[in-house]
Amino acid sequence: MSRHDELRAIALAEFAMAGFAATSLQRIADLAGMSKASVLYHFESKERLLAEIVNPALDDLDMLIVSIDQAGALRHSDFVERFVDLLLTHRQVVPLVINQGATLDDVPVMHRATLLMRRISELFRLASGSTLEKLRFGVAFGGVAYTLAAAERLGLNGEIPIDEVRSALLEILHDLLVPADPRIA
Amino acid sequence: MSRHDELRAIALAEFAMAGFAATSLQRIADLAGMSKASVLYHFESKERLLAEIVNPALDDLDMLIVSIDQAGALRHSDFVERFVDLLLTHRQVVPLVINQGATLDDVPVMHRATLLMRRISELFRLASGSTLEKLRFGVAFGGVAYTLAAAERLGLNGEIPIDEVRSALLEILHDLLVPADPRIA
DNA sequence: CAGAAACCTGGCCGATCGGTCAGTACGGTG
DNA sequence: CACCGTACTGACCGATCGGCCAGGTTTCTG
Repeated sequence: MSRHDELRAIALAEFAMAGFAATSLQRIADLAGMSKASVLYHFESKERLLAEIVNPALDDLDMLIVSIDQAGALRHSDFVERFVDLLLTHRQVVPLVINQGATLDDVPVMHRATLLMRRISELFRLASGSTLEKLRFGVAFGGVAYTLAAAERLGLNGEIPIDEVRSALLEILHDLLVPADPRIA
Repeated sequence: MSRHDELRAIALAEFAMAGFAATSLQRIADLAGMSKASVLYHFESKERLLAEIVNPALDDLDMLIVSIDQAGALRHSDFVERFVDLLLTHRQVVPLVINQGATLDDVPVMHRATLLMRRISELFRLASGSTLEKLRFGVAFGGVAYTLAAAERLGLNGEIPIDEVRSALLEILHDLLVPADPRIA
């Protein structure tokens, strides 16, 4: 792994655990065994470092949204499955966006995250459904994302195999979303 | 409303929206139309200000847990109803704890929040249930809490009457938790 | 009225933040 | 050899942070 990637991995772990604002470049440098100036040599700014960490996950989310738009309609289970896989793939980035997206919305890359999440909600026409439907989707996707984010903090899983988590999440989402918008069959 | 309470309300709104670390005492002072030194006259420190904001909600949560412990067992719907009411009552505090609890766990009042959340999860024996059960509870409670926290940010509700939100959340939680631990009937 | 108590302020402190810059070490490459 | 791009560093910068303090003002109270 290149020094560049190593720094990114260290920063991701720290950002996810302690938060972006609370993680100083000095701390990242210490963990990597180099000087703060060296970190800023690899990444021109702290925001840029955050962007390089978060953007790959957002790119995948963007692709998922685009593919749904192009299809016009999508089978419900297909979307749920792909969404869960996306969350699991970018497991470490999820807490970052979930827990600190609101706080860091003035940072471009986090604003992008907010916009993408809004598009996800619009995709399901949350704005036009009944209150019950809106909240059903909110609880479902928010709950899955937040559970992944808070998992190790509350000791909810940790040692559970990914496959098991995946199938359980799929079942839960299926239960929650079955009586949903019929446009997405 | 006393000047003291006014400051608390201003700080709560800012902490919830922008985050604790990102909200400076200077900004709170500006919004209240006074000097930073005056804010520190009313609250001896920034952490103390946070504690006075969060503790009332944690006190209520503590009381809920104690009453369940004393009862030995609790009807499922009773707990769910009381929990939802608690979240709705302290609606503004929820995003603070949810989004920034992990980041600020070294702050005593936030650590208290973490411990209480852990006790909630233990109450439902999340550690001994199946993976599916664990995640079901995680998604349910995390989802409800997070949905309230993210509500206005993503424009999911905002103008929906509280009563409607309340009944919808109760229905969703009921659906999710019905096939749950039989010890809490 | 006098004095205590509550309230508020500007100025200052040390610490830390993200970021800049000149300069050093070094492995290729002609 | 000279030259160059990459990697890295210590010293420094301005800004901002939470917090402290001496002292001024306002308000309550005997």
